[in-house]
Amino acid sequence: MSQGFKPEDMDGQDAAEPAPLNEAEAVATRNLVFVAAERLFALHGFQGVSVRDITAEAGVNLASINYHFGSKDALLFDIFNRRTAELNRLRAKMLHEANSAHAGKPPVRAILQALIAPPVLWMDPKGERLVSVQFLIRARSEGTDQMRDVLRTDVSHLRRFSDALLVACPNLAPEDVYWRLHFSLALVHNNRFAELDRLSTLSEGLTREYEIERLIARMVDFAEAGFLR
Amino acid sequence: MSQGFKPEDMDGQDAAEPAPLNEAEAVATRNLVFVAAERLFALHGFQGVSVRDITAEAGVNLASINYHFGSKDALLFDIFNRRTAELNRLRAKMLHEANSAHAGKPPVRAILQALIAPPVLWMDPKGERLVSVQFLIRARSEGTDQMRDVLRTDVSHLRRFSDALLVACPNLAPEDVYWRLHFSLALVHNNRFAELDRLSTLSEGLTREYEIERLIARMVDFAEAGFLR
DNA sequence: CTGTGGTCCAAACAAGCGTTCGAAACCGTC
DNA sequence: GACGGTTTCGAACGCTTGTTTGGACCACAG
Repeated sequence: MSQGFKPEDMDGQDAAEPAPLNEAEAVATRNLVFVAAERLFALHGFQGVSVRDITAEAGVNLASINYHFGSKDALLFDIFNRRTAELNRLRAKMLHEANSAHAGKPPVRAILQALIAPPVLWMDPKGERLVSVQFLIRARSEGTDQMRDVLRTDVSHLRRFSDALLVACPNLAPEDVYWRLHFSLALVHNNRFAELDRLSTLSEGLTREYEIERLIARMVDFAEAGFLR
Repeated sequence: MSQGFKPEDMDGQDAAEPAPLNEAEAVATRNLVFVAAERLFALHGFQGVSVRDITAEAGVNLASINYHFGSKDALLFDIFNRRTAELNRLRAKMLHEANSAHAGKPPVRAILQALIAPPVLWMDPKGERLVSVQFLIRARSEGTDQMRDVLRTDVSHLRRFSDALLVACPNLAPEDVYWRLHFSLALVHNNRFAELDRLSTLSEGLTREYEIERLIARMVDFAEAGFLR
């Protein structure tokens, strides 16, 4: 339960936290565990990483996970919730801005941009958020029952997007809109390391180095075309 | 748990083998294990299913997996290889037919049809191949290192499709073609149970009952639009 | 009948897992 | 300097995992 943090010690040299959590919490054990767990899970999958792997990577005692988070599942659910909330916040913000810019009736492209850009912006190979998006993608298929229940039943954040799309496509049957939204989300969820590797192999390196903004544009182009056809 | 196995007893009514393997092998233990493993893995994921779960479901002895397949990993790799080969064969056949029908230069739509139709045809909720496609989708993210190595490095079957698409889209930059092929494959790979459930929740049941041919048409429409835009 | 090769089975094995525990170490405060 | 609450630590617990073992069983050939 109780969470310890010592705001004073920052160690100076070590840049430390790749993942911004709560600025009140410094390099406490809790954060070391959080970051290490997110990274390892993103790389090797949920079931493929043990609490011993995590605590070893974090350089803390084996019992730390249970002390600070209660259990391994609770730790990963915590990571999942924070990252999901972050992502939903970014998406909601972009959708809100699109609404403002287009008098409450944004075009399909602006809606898709708000849906796609936030997670793909995290995919910058040099950025420290890459592990977060890979974590979330993995959680989608390998997560705990708890995670998958949330993913399956909590669609409130998506509803804003489907509602906006229904308005933007008045001549489309609602089920067409839903299916195409499903297809658009697929573009994002398919960007695992392995899939990008495969694409790189297939294209003989042509797609290896991508610029994030360009990639987002590609995806939005593709999805938009599917909606407007 | 022990169960009498008598090769002659077929019980008449029960159609028995949902997955065609090798006709020389009847309802041997090996096949019971194969079918049970594929089903359980498709439902609960690779790491979420133990050899005890599989043998219990198959009604055979615990040691059967190691006796007939060598190891749990080898069993699942065997399933993976058979299903992958099956799928690639179907896709290659459809692509070949498209080639014949269009004098060696099939249009984008025919190529995408050959890519998308085979796995989605398996997705018939009433068909017995549903577990096969769900198995393969899961293998893509949760599979063993062996499976993922194959997926990442063996792109020979995909190359036929990328080559055909490069010919069909002479005015597109090759990297555009590769990215859009990647996006098109995403549509297929995203059809996990959980994702379809989520879509169904979001659309309030509007997408729950889908007709396979209609779904394939939707996906091909979407992907084709992304290519031709 | 005796032997042989393939299959099945109950039982056990070692290793790894998540978790728990009591004591040690640390902290600011008295 | 001793105290009380918090955190860390090494060690152990109980359980599940994949795999192995040695013998029982069965069909068939000599």
